Amino acid sequence: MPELPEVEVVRRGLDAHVLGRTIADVQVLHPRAARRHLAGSLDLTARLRGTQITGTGRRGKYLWLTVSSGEAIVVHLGMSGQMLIGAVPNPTHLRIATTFADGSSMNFVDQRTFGGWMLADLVTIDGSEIPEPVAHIARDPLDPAFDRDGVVTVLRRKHSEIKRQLLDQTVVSGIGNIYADEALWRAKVNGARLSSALTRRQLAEILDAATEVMTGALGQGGTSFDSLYVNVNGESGYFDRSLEAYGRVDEPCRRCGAPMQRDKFMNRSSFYCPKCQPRPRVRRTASAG
DNA sequence: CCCTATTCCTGTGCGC
DNA sequence: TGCGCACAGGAATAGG
Repeated sequence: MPELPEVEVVRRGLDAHVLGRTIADVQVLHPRAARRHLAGSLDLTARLRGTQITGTGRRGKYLWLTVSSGEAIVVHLGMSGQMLIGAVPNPTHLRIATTFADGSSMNFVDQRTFGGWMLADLVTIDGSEIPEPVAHIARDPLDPAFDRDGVVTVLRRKHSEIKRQLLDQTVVSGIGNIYADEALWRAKVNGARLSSALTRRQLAEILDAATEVMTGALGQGGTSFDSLYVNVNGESGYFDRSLEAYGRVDEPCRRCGAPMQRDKFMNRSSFYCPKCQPRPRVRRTASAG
């Protein structure tokens, strides 16, 4: 659920609150929170104790804290992860607890346990230093080196539905179900259309719309569709008031007034205007031709 | 290689 | 009142 804007809000909060602090103790309270750290929870915590937080970074929905050992704590929030500074009001879903030498704390809370931490080396890819487990993730639209036209070229070759491609983090990162629907609504394209059947101009419009809507959401402190995604102080953003498509089934399209529709797609919901974003006319079948 | 379906997880809300 | 189930969905992985 947290997508690029929400993750960036969290990264900024961490940058403001934990830089320079030294980890006195860290405990993994649920094994799933460290499952991507293949050497195990005890290896993760042992290597972190005594290190100092030296910086923060983000690509797409991954964020990381660089530490004085030269490695990075890579954090993915998954569906419901929170990075909270200070005391945790309800420790039911507290998964990783960190105490700094000055007595302050940083806690990873995650109800659905899709998120987690790992400790990894940094590598240089295409001129950018990023953690090795994030190396396969494409640049996101807020990256200064994001190559929009290059992504358009990739999308022109994809014989797959455009929404599926927008959600593929190796094509363009940071976009999840909410902002994919918002970008497609703004560009007036149905997500079930084939990426390869769209023009370069249409694909560029979709990417530009995604960039605009995520920039707007970041300015509002992120979207909070429910109370699960919050900043480092446990507060929600306000962008949900600006959503034009996501969650608006049966409500009037804000452009043409037609009732918005919901389709099941990829095990999730897609919200769109049937008039502004008509479905592709012909349903393709595997045996056609 | 390219593409798609499955899997992991838990709290909430709704119908019966 | 309580039970069962659909739903929320990011991303790795298995499979076609």
